[in-house]
Amino acid sequence: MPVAADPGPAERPRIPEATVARLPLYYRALVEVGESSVATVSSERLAELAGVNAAKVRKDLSYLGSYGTRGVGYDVDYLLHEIARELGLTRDWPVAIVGIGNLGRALANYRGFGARGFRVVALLDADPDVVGRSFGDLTVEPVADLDRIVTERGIAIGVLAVPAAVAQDVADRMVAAGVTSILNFSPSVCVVPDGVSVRKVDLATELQILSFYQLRRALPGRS
Amino acid sequence: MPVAADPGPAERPRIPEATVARLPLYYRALVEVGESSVATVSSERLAELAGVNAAKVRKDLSYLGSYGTRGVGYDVDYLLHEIARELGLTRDWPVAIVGIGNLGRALANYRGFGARGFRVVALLDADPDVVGRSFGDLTVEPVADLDRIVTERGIAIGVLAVPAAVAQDVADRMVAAGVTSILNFSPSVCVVPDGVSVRKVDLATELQILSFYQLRRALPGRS
DNA sequence: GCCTGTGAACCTTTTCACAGCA
DNA sequence: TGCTGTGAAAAGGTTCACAGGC
Repeated sequence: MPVAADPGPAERPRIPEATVARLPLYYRALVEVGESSVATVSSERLAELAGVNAAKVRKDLSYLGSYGTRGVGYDVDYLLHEIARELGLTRDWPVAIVGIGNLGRALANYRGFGARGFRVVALLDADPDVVGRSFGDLTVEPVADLDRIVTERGIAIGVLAVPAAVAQDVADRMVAAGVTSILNFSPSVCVVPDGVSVRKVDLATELQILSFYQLRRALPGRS
Repeated sequence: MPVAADPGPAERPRIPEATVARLPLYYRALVEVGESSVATVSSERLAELAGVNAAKVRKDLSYLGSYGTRGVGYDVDYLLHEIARELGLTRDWPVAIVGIGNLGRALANYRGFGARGFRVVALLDADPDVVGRSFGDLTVEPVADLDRIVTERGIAIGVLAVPAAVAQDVADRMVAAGVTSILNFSPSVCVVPDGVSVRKVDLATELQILSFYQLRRALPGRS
């Protein structure tokens, strides 16, 4: 039985990148509020839960449309639904994880991955010793089959948890196979053509940024 | 024997946050260049390796000082050293990981953590079944001892890999014990006083951002 | 009275374009 | 000539402050 097509965002004012990056925060905050069966929420409260300020919340939400009620606030369920739709969380996104080492394994076991439409449908690795092992209800398959697997399972999002040295190569193969979103955990830049999104998550980078500010605080305050 | 104090950054023009966030990229790019024993590198080449544009590289590096040579480029070793100093990578930062679940374990095993001054010196968990287990040359200790451990080992950076529900609580205890930098892997906002830095790494958020752009591409291009 | 929605002001960041120097 | 360093312009993002509607 065919599932009714998700209508997707109704209008398309350009939503600023910075706003897009905060929508997941609002989404989570709303889920939290919804659990305590509160029907309505103010920008102030939402801001507090999301760790931003109220003006930003209002501005951000105004890009999606006028979903609030003056003098009252935002209807939790309605806003939740609108943000979910905007973020594409009402769809199902099959995900492949490539590189089943330390991190890949942790990601494979991570619940809450599937929580919102992201369904891990393939684990791939190049190491013959790892191929064939099972994690949850998935068995690791050879990265050589990447192309076929991506096509067959309609994988749109690829998670890269491979060593930096091969990250670009794997990314190229993913893109060639039809993947259009990549989440790169390897400490390397990966170049992709237009029309493909990459986001990078890098432990070393984050620590180094913390270290910078740590150092500045530690130093005697020269003027 | 006391270690000679790191002189730290020589001057202190305010370095923009956006620039600080890119210094680690340049650092890595320079390490890469250095491996092929190239003595000098242009902003163009550096930009390519770091995945940014050349103007940005020059502007960013100009905040650190005039470390390049017109008509030639930047001396790889010299620049590497300057960035390392600016980022505080010439110091040793003891790190504690709290929450030794899936992710915490992956982080504990992650090599390259120690690569640049970040030395994991404590693994903490609340679960008695996990406490006592060893990973590498560290044994998991009870989170109840957090305060003592942070103080004794001079821990400045804490990595949070605990469930969202307890993240704020653990963060509070870390801060009370003297931690001034927190890397938060849990899907929750954590509020800290001024003078403490927090950076957040969140898988769900990243996937949702990718999903947003994925959706926009997938939709028929309504005008 | 209260809280959203939003122009306008402000600040940060990026990009441009070229002067300055090896 | 070649590539850095940097003012100035442009773009992007945040905050303010208040009009607008419940």
